[in-house]
Amino acid sequence: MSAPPAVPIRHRNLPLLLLHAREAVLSRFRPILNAHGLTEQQWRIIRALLELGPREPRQIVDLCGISSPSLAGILSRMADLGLIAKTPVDGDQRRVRISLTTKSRSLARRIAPQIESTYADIEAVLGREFTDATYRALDAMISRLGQATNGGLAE
Amino acid sequence: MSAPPAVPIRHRNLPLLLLHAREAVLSRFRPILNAHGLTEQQWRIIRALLELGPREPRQIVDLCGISSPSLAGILSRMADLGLIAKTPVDGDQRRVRISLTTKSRSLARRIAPQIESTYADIEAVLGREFTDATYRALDAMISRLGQATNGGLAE
DNA sequence: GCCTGATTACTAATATGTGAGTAATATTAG
DNA sequence: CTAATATTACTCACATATTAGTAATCAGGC
Repeated sequence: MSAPPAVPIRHRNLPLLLLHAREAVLSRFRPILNAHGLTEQQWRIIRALLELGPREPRQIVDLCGISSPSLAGILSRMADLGLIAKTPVDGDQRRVRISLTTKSRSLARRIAPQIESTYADIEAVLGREFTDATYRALDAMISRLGQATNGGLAE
Repeated sequence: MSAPPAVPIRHRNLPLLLLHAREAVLSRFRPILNAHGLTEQQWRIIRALLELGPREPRQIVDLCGISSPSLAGILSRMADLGLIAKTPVDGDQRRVRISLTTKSRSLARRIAPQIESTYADIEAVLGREFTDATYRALDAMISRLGQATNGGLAE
């Protein structure tokens, strides 16, 4: 009677690989954000609103990959810090519009150059072609895989 | 006097792209783990110990991309659930060895086929070549970027 | 207008992430 | 051998993630 069979898993751990890759990138940005007192999530939201203008929470959820329950707390803290403003949407009392403030815009003006400079560093290390190819590969991966929210069952 | 200048950030948000890609993949595995009562992190640890055998916490930190403070709680809960065992390392009273239990091994035997099957689905959607190329690109990214733990300053 | 179902943002409970710091032990310089 | 330093796992405080569930509002059929 030998020991019970091992449990071989042939495929490498893809989510873990993506986690490590993300951490390798983020470790270069984190010091910048910390120096300005922002969390990753706060900066993600500020960046999205900078690029796209005011948005509603459910849109920020999709844009920034933050779940609705997390977002509630994050937006609440950002409002306390004066980083965002909440405006009711007229015609629908459930909805809220989130917009940047003078404070967060001027903060972003100070941070942006350092972010850009870090992207330049990353491109220098990885090479322009590799970087572009990686963006394309990730885009393709996201669009082809979609979100299997319920294991493929119809609702 | 026009409005203050916008804050353009030329580069796309790479950490966000990696987050979305990871979520696209994980959304296919999450239902499996949930059905067996495991969290992502618990499964990451079980997988690592399955492949590599018993390891010490600081090694698990590196292998699984889990911070030391998080790992303390995760291992504590896994021990309560009977998923791992902690053994003192003789010769060094600070260190501990983490190993799988009969329970976690048999759990893994039931989960592994579903994980493998999901990887097959993913490869079917993305194509084998694309999948392999993506693994290579992520590996290259991780090794070339390294971990910029302190912004490049010497210690 | 009223009822039903969908939508939106939210709360609660628990697990994990992040940054700072610590006690115990081990290692090394002198 | 001793003092300074390094290492290891850990704790604490707080922010965020995950899952489930909810109150308020809105849209449509009747």
